[in-house]
Amino acid sequence: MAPKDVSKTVTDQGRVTIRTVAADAGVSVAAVSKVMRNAYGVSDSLRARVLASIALLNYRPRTAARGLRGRTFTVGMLVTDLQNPFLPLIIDGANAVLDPSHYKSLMGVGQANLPMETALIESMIDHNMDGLILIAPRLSPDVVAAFAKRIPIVVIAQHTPDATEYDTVNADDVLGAEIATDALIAQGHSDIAFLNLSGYADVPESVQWQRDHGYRRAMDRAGLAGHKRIMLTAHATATSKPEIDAMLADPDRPRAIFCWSDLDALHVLSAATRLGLHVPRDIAVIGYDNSTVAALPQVDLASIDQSGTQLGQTAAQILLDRIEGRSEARHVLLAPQLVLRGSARQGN
Amino acid sequence: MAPKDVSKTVTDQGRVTIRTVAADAGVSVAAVSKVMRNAYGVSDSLRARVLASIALLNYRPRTAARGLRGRTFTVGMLVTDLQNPFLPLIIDGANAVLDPSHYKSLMGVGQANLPMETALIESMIDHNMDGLILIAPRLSPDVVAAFAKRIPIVVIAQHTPDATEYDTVNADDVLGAEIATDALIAQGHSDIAFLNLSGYADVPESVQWQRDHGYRRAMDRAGLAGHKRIMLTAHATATSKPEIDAMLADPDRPRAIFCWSDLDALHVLSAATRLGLHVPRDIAVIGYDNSTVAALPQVDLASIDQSGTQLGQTAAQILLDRIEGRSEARHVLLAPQLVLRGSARQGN
DNA sequence: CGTTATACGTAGATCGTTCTACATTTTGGA
DNA sequence: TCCAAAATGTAGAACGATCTACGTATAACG
Repeated sequence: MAPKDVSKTVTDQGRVTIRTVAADAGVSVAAVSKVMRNAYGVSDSLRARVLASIALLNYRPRTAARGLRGRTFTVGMLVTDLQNPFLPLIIDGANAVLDPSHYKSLMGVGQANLPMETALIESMIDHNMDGLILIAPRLSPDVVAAFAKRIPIVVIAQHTPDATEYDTVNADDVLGAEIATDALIAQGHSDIAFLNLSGYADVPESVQWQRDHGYRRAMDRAGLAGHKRIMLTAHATATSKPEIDAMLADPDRPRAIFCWSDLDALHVLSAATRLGLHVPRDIAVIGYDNSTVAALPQVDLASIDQSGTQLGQTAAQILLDRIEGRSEARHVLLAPQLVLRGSARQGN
Repeated sequence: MAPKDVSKTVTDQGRVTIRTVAADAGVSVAAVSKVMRNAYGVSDSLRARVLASIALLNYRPRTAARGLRGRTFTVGMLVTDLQNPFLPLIIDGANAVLDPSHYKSLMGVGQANLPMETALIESMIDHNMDGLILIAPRLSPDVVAAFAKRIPIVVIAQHTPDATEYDTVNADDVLGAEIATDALIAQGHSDIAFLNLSGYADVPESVQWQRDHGYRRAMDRAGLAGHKRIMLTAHATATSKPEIDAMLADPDRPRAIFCWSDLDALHVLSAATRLGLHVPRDIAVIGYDNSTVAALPQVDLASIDQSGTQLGQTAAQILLDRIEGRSEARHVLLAPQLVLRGSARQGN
């Protein structure tokens, strides 16, 4: 009523709050809040007046305060490791969906470290985020389920098709491994090894288990059950991997290798070069993720493409749905595809 | 006083708040808050009692509520682009410092997009974060300075040694370019081109300008002023770069190229392979960032190493200092180093 | 023993929103 | 013309912490 009494509504920092706007527009604080949330009970004239003040004062609601009662319009993404060039694709995909809706995303890096993952998720909950996308978490499904009771969660790269508390989005890793192995078989190989990532290969929900399963299935089906050979390697780092050199130096080495990731495959290619082995004549190689390096002519690495972008997009979409109220779980499986290149093409 | 009246202190969600703890410990809310912040005026017995309740109830303060008055113990990192393998190093470095102190970091991806960068910074401010690390922002220095009045900021990869409102941490890009150019000169080259990133080359605070300057300086000093040749290329993507092919196909092509990034250098190497040019005999190449691909035997790319990890660590340390109260600006410059490899070593 | 610091705790305002409950107008039939 | 229903707007209580003031107990000192 009292026309524009802005005194006492400006904080010491001079920051514009909902009070400043209300005073400027000559309406109540509640009215401004309603306009912001476009809630019921706002006339066109009121809305116009409030929006004008908002624009004039350049008002933005404080997320922190907002979160205390309502939503923050922020989703958290937990990512294990940024060194892996595959993960950024997922992130960009998710952001592409989140951005047009008025959601923002903030990411935490878990460093493939369990306590840190837990701490980050808790931190995100404490920040009052509206939902979480967990990318390749180390966390066990029951821990995730426990968190999911407190905040909507979508998990990428964890195969728990029966989870009821949260959603999952995955590339079909069994299929991916089968495609890769089949491709090597089709090139005439029988001594095909699988270089898997160490750890968690015994839990069926892990990607490692799924790929292992796919590899075995393809080998068995081709009557190569006796030729199965599985090696484990640690998380890819910049340093070289002596176990790979050792494997290739062995005269009884495999003639084809299906690798956990392109990074690992690069290590194999390097070792081969060092040992004077020709790829693919002496040893054929297929990687995973179809990262950009794989496409370089010098590298020319065959690989399995699991569309990271699409994984991210789907996850974000599903998360938004869940935030909007869906409660029954959804589990999406996307089909990966082979990108055949010189490293696995016989006759190169 | 009244022993443990927990009724009415448990919220509907059953969430443990500071009130629950206070009731359980039989003390005031203020007392619990003091213990949390380890503020002055807490006896050992009180602290013990409160800590016991905190542990028992598994209490964690809500960051959102906390931020309304005090700190959130969260710093935001704005990163342009995750596809660039150099940036994760910075991030990991920063986290390595942030983690031992009880700060958490949350990142936003700006997509090399100015409005998005602005929106993210505002979002981080609205989240009441305690400080910001901006990694290679597109934002102009005066916009950054304006933001810095509202929140402590450290910028990486923007050369503004005279900025008073915020701190900067940089690798010495002039020096880096000089080292690279000198190395090519030392290998006997005179026709040395510089493949720079397009955009912002005219503003001295940009990394592009600094490297350009270093290149020119080295060429001039060696009496090769007349041989300077500068090409611009767009931001590195997965797709090929026809302008690079065109440059190499030209019979008047340069005999050595100093590239903006390893990614660009890889494109040069690819183009050379396609055109049947031998590296380094027909064309020598030096990249920038010393990414892990550069070290692969198949690639063997000489590069300038700017320790990303150290950049991140320093930035985080400086930010924490500033959050603790320092107000005079600091500007750190780290020295990059040459990693010579086959792509630039004559006689290979 | 009295006085004055100092240590310890607490009440209650505050941060900036959301959101329920309610008061007041306006609308639309009958 | 009247009255119920719908539309519009407001007051004020949350939300969950921090933090200033202040009261009381304890210690120190002469």
